[in-house]
Amino acid sequence: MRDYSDVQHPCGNCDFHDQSIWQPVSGAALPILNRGFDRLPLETSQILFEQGEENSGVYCVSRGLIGIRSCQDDGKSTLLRLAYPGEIIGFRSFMAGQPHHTEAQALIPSRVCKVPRHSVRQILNRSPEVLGRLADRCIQEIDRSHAHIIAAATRSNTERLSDLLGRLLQIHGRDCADGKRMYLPLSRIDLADLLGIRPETLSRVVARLLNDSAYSICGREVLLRG
Amino acid sequence: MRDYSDVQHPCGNCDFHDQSIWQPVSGAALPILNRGFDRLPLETSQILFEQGEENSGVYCVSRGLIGIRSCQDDGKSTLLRLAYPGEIIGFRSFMAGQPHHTEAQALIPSRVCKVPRHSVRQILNRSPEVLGRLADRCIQEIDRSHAHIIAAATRSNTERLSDLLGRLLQIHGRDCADGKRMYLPLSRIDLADLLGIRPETLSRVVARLLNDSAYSICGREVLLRG
DNA sequence: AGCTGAAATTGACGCCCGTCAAAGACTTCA
DNA sequence: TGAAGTCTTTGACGGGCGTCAATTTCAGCT
Repeated sequence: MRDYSDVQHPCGNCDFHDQSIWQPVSGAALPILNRGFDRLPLETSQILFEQGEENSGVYCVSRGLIGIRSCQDDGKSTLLRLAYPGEIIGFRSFMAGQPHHTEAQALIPSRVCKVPRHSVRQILNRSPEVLGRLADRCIQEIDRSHAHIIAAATRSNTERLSDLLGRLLQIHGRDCADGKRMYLPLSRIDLADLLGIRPETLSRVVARLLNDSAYSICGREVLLRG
Repeated sequence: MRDYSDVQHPCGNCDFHDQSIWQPVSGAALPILNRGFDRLPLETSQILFEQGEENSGVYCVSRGLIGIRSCQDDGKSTLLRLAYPGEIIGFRSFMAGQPHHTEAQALIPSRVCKVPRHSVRQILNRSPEVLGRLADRCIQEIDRSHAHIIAAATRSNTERLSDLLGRLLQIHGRDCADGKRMYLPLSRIDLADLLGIRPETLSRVVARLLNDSAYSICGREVLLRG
């Protein structure tokens, strides 16, 4: 399998330095969160934290792609969202003071920076305004979930797949002769899971994409024509 | 149309006094939010605030049922969630310092308590811990959205309608000889909107409900058998 | 290379949903 | 009471999705 761990956030070698995420407030305080803390390498499918597990801190995605998944009692699981490089995960559980309601899994070889719970507390005590920024993350999560619900109710599967590919290409698509090219960082199963459909149906949606859209997918290669 | 404005939160005549919502922290500070402020009566279909409108405060639902709706450019609208008596709305926009991303509309005759923006600020200055409780509301909103996404992906329309009826009956269903009875506080169009399906399809789902579930709907009357 | 198991595709089939259209029920107002 | 308009239901139809099953492709390992 092609190594995908070199795919990074556009800001370069940064970990946790993406200022745009913290735009509502000046961006000086949060990067200190990850300074000097462990940077865990994660293999594909490796679990970062499990559902029901006690919260032990927050994580910043440095490289790769993390899937946030919800597992139900009946064994069904749903991929709720993707966490791209530069994003923080685990803050919902941290802020609520509750065990994780979701599971975090590396979808490709990834790297995350772990900030232990007590360290986050220390930083919050020294810099109370950081709490407001974590709240901003919660708001962003609400908006994203709402967008997901709206898309599921009003857009076709082909449109939603196109939207997702567009977002992925925007983050780490590379220009090439034919347009924009990218290694697809999700398996068909994960992709179907994220769209809320079965893998067999996704297969047919992908096939239809060749006719209905500017995107084409062959295996793990995605191409935006034009 | 039958008057539904007498349907209240189980806690009685309270406005904004539902302690369970603020459980993570001791429940002394937030009820002061609504003390002495306007209590607006709302007719069915009346808009509380519109999408894109500047945030002018937060609202506490005292009676009735408020629908949180997202309107798209193409004219389509989606009912994202319901706000029951005892709940706060408008806090996402307040905390983000942004215009409202959604629209709030009374689905039945309702009553809300409006707390102006500057008053909320004053209260937050006097009682900084209230900010944490608003953050708890954000977290609850995330969890609810996630539950919505999971249900849409894994449960049938019949099941999701049953779930919704169960929740509504739990809040203001009245015991009767046959089981539990309730006036349905949503039109078929709103109900379909909330489930993400067309009204015609909902009509058939309702008809199927008689066979597949313990619920029966006739017009606006809901009955849980047993 | 060859084996093995998982992932991905393809086919067949039935059911459910979206769409368009029409009829029926209900509310509001005169 | 009657009329107008909206809400709701029902029907017909085509397409999309889920399910089951079989096949093919692919990645990892010896």
